[in-house]
Amino acid sequence: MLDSCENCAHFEDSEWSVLGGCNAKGLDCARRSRHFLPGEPVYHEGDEPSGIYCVSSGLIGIRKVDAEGDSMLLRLVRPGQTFGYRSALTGAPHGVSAEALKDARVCHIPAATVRKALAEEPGLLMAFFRHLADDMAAAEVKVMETVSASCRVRFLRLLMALGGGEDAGLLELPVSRQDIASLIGVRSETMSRVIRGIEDEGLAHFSGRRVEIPDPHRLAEESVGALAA
Amino acid sequence: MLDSCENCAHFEDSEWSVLGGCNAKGLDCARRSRHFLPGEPVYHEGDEPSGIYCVSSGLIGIRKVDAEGDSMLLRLVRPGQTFGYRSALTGAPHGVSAEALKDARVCHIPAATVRKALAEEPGLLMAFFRHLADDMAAAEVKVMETVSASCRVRFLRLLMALGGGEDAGLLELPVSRQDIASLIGVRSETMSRVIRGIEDEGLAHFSGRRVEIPDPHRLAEESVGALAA
DNA sequence: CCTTGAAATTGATCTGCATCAATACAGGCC
DNA sequence: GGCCTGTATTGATGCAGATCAATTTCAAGG
Repeated sequence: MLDSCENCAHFEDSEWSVLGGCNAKGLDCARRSRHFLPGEPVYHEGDEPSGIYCVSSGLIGIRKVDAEGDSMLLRLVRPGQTFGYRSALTGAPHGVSAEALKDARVCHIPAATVRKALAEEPGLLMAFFRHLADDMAAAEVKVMETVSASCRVRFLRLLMALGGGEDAGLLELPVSRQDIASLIGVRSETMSRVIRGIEDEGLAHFSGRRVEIPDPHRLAEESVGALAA
Repeated sequence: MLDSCENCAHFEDSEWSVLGGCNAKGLDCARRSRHFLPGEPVYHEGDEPSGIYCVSSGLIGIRKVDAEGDSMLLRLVRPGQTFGYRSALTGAPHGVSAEALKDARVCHIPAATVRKALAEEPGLLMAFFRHLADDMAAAEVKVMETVSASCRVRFLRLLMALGGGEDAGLLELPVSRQDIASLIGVRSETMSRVIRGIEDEGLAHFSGRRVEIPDPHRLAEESVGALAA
């Protein structure tokens, strides 16, 4: 089986790596892989959980809609990462929705299998706890940024985060500009203006989804604060 | 022992309740109770974790400071609730700070005891996972609200949350107005104006920290949206 | 090539909240 | 009482970003 969990390119980084080989085999038998088209929902807010999801390729977006009906993109889930585990483990209905942002292949591990794995390998729950702790830390930073930083700074920081440590001054925006806007909590018009401003200053060059950053170091400095004159 | 964990008024609601009586005794021996003055820190951002904290009386605030130096109150921890468990369980340094907001008595359960309890009772980790899941859900709502709702609406919702289901139209603000402002992410001047506005409309009556709400139902309606003309 | 519809840009205007700067109003203490 | 230090209120002004409305760009299909 070429595309088994154990052979998955991201297996070592995922929570499942705490499972010994034998349990990982159980995972592999039970999982069902499925393709999603861009925009297609994986689950909705309020749905009952049915298991844990794992992205094998493409990109998933976690979204939340508020009482007034406007939605916001809370975070992105990349290949190798799990999602939906929170509800799967607590049993509570999903508090957020998940949807494909580009063509994606997603594995689904049914709740029963998850329960079995949890019972056999106590370390697994701790692995998910760590994941949740990281997500929580990110959420806290997001709250802080949203209230204190300008949308320009928030966008620059997002750029750096997307750069992902690679200081090759070239990166690709994973999603549409509307979604980028939604990710930092601004209107798309504002997004355009911010991008234009950055372009004009020569801080970065945008064409389509390609972003070229001539001087990553300067960008880093600007993103530190609104201190810039 | 009058004030043991098992006799704690909040024991049943806390994560510790999953421990059988024998393990709870271990808790009780190891814990150290300590008093904190208002404003006194329990731990700082970046500190290494040393165990789990449990509020027995008073009020604790969870705060975060960003790069620019301005801080924000993220959430409140009430008697019977635990805090600091995230770092204690993952081993990572605290990502937020905790401080007493009023005279408080806080129990500290050392890391070694926590480890022992976790090993003996697998359900304990799940209890903390649930707690974290709840905190995460609250954080997600907070992000949404911060970007989409006006500060007026955010404050009205906070009032409702503080009312805590009790529709007795009388409640007490747990903290100073500065802290309330920090909790919803606005300046204290704006807070004053918002309160004045609400007062003028007769939606609620404020005197010191006492808040009287003549018509809770009307307040609930207003807090639903900025739809109000 | 033309059509169609969605995504992105641009401009004009409006408004909520921050900011700056006084002033009022406490509670503790001599 | 009067004084003093921190908290709360009020006013005047400025600006970031939302909103409304009109194009422009672009990818996909006929």
